[in-house]
Amino acid sequence: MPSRPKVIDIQRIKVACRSCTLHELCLPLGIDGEELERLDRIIRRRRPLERGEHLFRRGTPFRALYAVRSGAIKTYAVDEAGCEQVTGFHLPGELVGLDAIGEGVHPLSARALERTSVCEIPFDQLEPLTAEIPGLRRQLLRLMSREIASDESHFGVLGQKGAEGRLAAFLLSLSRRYAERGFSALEFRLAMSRTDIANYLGLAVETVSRIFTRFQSEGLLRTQRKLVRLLDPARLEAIAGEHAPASRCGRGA
Amino acid sequence: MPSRPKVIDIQRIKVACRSCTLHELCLPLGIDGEELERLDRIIRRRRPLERGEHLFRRGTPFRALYAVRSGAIKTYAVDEAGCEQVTGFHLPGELVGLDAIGEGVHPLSARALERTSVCEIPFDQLEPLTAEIPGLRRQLLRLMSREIASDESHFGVLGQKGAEGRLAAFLLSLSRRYAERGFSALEFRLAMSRTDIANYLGLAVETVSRIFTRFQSEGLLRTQRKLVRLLDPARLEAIAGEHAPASRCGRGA
DNA sequence: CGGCTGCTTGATTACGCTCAAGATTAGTGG
DNA sequence: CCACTAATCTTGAGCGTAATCAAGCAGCCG
Repeated sequence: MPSRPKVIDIQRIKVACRSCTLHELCLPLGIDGEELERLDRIIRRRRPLERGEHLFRRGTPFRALYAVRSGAIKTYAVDEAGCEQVTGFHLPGELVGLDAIGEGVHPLSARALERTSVCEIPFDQLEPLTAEIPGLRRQLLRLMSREIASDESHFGVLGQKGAEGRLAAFLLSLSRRYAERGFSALEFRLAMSRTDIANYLGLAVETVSRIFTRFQSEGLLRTQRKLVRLLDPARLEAIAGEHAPASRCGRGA
Repeated sequence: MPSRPKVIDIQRIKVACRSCTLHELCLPLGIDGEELERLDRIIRRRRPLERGEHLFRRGTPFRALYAVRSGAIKTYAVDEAGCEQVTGFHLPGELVGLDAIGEGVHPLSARALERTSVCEIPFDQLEPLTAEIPGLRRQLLRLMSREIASDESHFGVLGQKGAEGRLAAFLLSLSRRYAERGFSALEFRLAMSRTDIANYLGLAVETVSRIFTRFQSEGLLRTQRKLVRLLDPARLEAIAGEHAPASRCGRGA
């Protein structure tokens, strides 16, 4: 396909890892010089995904990891009944597809929540490169390990918190991640729908909507449509810390 | 400590990776000959943990990964209020501690559910070894990736299933894992208490107990105390597949 | 402007939690 | 070996949180 080669070239230059603002969060952390160039050379930048477009679908063969550059990706599973389960939202600097290495097939589908550009990192080239670049090897392990740790902490949210605690924890998690990326921790735009949030948190849409309203009336935050402004993060933390139901805080054997 | 050096030596010989029955599930998969010996040399076998004993505690520095050899380990977090959240159960052949690589500190505590022996794999020796042994490098990535994928599928259980579906899914997951290890898929001993199961599944103990009773009265299984025999795995699959509450099966953006 | 999708609000229902007590089993020491 | 204590598990009754059902409302697109 000979379509707009010039534009693509410009893009390539602009997004080289060395000049990428996400450098400190992404795979290249701790790598520079000639090693960074070697990594850079295997990375492919493709045209941005439009809102709703799939990055990959469940069941397709695993070829590459993807690093989000801008925009947002949601990953989700669809069970036999056609029911969707949202498993995560991925912001710039985060990797998508790590769960597919094990079986060589994507266990989840991934689609763009808004206009989103990603870096494609072919795994058959990345993997041998980690043998030669210690910093790269360690960073890949770190990122995978953090993914596991963050999944585990989400268990706590789904297992122990009531509806208010879940939404509070979710908003604070987004806040923290936006702050890490240099955006405001207190005001941000939700890339995902309430339906997606509800699904991710294991709640009904109506419940999420009601809690937004309640939080607003209690002066914890202000929302208008997708835009959220946190007014009292400290109290949100407190609410996120409460373990609402099912908590006979005893310990087993 | 000069305690029973002979016993330890015998143990060392007996559990060498090459002769370990978990070979096919554990870290050494796909490695043999001289490479396997190199891996074997860095692995340390320590005295078995007694029931209730900690393998490590939350907040302690990360030094090593652990492979369960026999017995079972539960991992859990304790929140500010002293409330426990069980995040996983680890059977023989599974690695514990993968979530600690990222920050260099264990985010969870791990304790033995019964008499348990583990292989200790010092990470500062394992990591450089992965540079030289491609099979080892790939297997470590595979195991981490599978951990992520299995955590994601647990989201589906916590988020979409009702109480019956959660317990059914849990029992089937154990069944599958026991079968992979050469044990019976239909009859096994639960190493963990009902309290731990309930906590892991985000339910109250009473609910778990009631559902065991209900399953039994419907002829799906038989339990006596810790022992479980699955009588109708097909119907359990069906129950595990139902998405009980909060499922307006719609898809978001 | 109409049709659509996404969000909000209200009324009712139900699933699973809480509280309470009894039943079994395991662990301990006389 | 058995009595005693302490867990763990089971069962029952009542309640509360969040789901379901049902409309109405507000942006957004063609």
